[in-house]
Amino acid sequence: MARSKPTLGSKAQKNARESISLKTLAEHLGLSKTAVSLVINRVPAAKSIPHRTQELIRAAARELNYRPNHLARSLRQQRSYTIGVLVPEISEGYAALVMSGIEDHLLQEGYFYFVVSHRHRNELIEEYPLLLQQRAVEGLVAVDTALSEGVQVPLVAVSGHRDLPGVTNIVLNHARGATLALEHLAKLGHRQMAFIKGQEFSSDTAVRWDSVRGAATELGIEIKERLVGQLEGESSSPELGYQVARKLLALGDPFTALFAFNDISAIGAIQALREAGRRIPEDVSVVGFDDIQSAAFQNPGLTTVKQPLREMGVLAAQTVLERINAPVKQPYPKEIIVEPDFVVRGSTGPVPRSAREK
Amino acid sequence: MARSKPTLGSKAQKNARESISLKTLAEHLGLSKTAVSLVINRVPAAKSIPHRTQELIRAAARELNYRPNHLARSLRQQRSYTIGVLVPEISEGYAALVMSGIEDHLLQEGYFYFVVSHRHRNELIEEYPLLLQQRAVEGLVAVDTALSEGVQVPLVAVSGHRDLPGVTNIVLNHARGATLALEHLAKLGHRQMAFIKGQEFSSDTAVRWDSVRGAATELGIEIKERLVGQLEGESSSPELGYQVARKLLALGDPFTALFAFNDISAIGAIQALREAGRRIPEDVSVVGFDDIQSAAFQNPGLTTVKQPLREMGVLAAQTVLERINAPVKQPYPKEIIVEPDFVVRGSTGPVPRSAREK
DNA sequence: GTAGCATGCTAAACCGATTTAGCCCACATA
DNA sequence: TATGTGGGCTAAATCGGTTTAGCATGCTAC
Repeated sequence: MARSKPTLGSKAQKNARESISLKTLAEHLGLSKTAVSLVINRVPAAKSIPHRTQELIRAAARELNYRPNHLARSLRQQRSYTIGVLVPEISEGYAALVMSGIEDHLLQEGYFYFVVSHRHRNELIEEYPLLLQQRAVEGLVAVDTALSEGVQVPLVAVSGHRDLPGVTNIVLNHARGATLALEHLAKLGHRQMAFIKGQEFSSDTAVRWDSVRGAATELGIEIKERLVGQLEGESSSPELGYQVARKLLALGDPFTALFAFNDISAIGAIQALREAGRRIPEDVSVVGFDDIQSAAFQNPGLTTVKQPLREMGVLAAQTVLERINAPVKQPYPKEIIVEPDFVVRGSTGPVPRSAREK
Repeated sequence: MARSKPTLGSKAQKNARESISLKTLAEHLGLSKTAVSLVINRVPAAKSIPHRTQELIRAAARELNYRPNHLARSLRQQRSYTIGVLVPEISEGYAALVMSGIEDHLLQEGYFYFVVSHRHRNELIEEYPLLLQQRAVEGLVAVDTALSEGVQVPLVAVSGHRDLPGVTNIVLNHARGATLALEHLAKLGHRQMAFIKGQEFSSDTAVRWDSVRGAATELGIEIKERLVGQLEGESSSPELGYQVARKLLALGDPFTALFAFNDISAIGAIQALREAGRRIPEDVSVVGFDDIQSAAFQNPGLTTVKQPLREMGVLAAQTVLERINAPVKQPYPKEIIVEPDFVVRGSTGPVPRSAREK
């Protein structure tokens, strides 16, 4: 009565690792593709299929190692469970941290994602979103990348600042970040501060600089034009910060603190300062921005405005999925603001005695 | 006679950004899907279609912004132009550098890729390759990840050491790396050396340690068991190296040099050494491994064995594509060896006078 | 005058799933 | 006895492309 478990032919067993199609599986079972598909996907319509049959189907699927072809399924369902992620560069601390947050949430929710890095080349920034949409991504996440045009799918921009239709921007509260940094330096007695602005192309540059000026005014700190440098060049190496710091030093105007656009440039600037004989933090206090991994590895540790980069990645992933899965075209958030933290490490200290009397 | 360029209805124009199907395009042109497809893909069979028609087709495709659905194409052609990349973690220096090399080459060749990170969790290491194959990847690249089973598609393992069917391993010449490091230290006069081995799960741990022992023997350097520590724990933070260095210091056995498993742990170890009052490099010389970005950002810069990580990524991508596109089942390389470099920075120096007489 | 061939296409199958519509049978009900 | 009604399925359409096979037509060669 109880038929023994059907043993598969040696061929089937040997090829168990190979992919088998729904059709083959259905034929093997003597059932229709429909029936098998219904059961495998546990759709409500399968309720009219008796338990016994369902079990047979599932057992055979397991045994033959059936795995539905995702392409075919996506094509039919018009759902790919795939997201596109656009970053300037992978190997850099900032994007890597955001990505790890994105990945965490997406994979957990059963989505996969394509990554493309454009290295700030405009034609790629234009082309990749199109290529990704051709590949049927259901949404896009752009990290530190100013997309020029609206796209057909939900788009979440981490550190995006443009108000475009269809875009949700995830932005740091830069005003708060600037205030935290300047307050910290002011409390330590610093008045003569130098600054490094970001590259023109970085989407945070303008906002952050406005925030710094706002905070400076608020705190009664004067910003001298001659003590303001700007990063130049595509790369994301400390070399850029090094160059800017050298220029600032060459001008000869005194300063006891330096607030850099990001950690990478702060690290480069420290190198330049040291070469010029300035000790950190005894002669010059340095504050970075981002809190990338190597900020903590520095010696002394880098005091910095911490962006919750991983969390911003998670938030971006959550938001894009919410928008994708919203029942109808609902209103979506245009902007989500996250709060910075301030991490005090060894690169900042009290203003040196020599500069104190001023 | 020369009909003016057909103006598209305002609706078509307005929706130009929306995706349009081959069928729609063909109907718009009054031609068959076949004809349009042949021309768009510039297949040889299109030679029987006159130039005039071809131009009409291409013009319409451009105008209506036709972009073939990649899913449909992949399904029919049984080619997805997609690779799966398996890494332990994205935000870590090692994997990020390799990935940037992989990406560079893949995108250049018109392939996209999925990234998944498994964080050393075994069930994910098992499951992800299957999920990726369900998504029809044509090949896999595994970075610092020991895959247990053969897969159905070409697999290239960066820093893989197991000899599995279907796998190409890309490995560093570890013997050379170890020799470079130990020779450097020996020339500086160091004899009492401490070592930090990698975690058990890291695929490089065993090979590298064997190489270190081999090189030590060759150079007549004695390795004391009590001066050998091992990283423990999943994370990739310097904290792990810090802990190991503390243990080594606690044992009290003197050493003037430390060779760490990687840069991250070297950075942590330096922190511990400094806290114990040892200056780098005056009291202890430290050598890392990998040459991740932050190695150069350290102060002093970290002397290290440089793995050509980016190049290894490019090589992995090249190899996997070559294997995919090989005309028939050809023999494929089982192993590709790359050479390390040695980068001398400030973390190493001559053995201290006090230890020299020994 | 017609076989043969090139030209310029098209119809239909196919990739591998999901999904809609509906068939057949047994049983209950009027 | 005719009429639902639910159970247990299946056939066929569909997603959007590519690819195979082949159909007219007109011209050339014999």
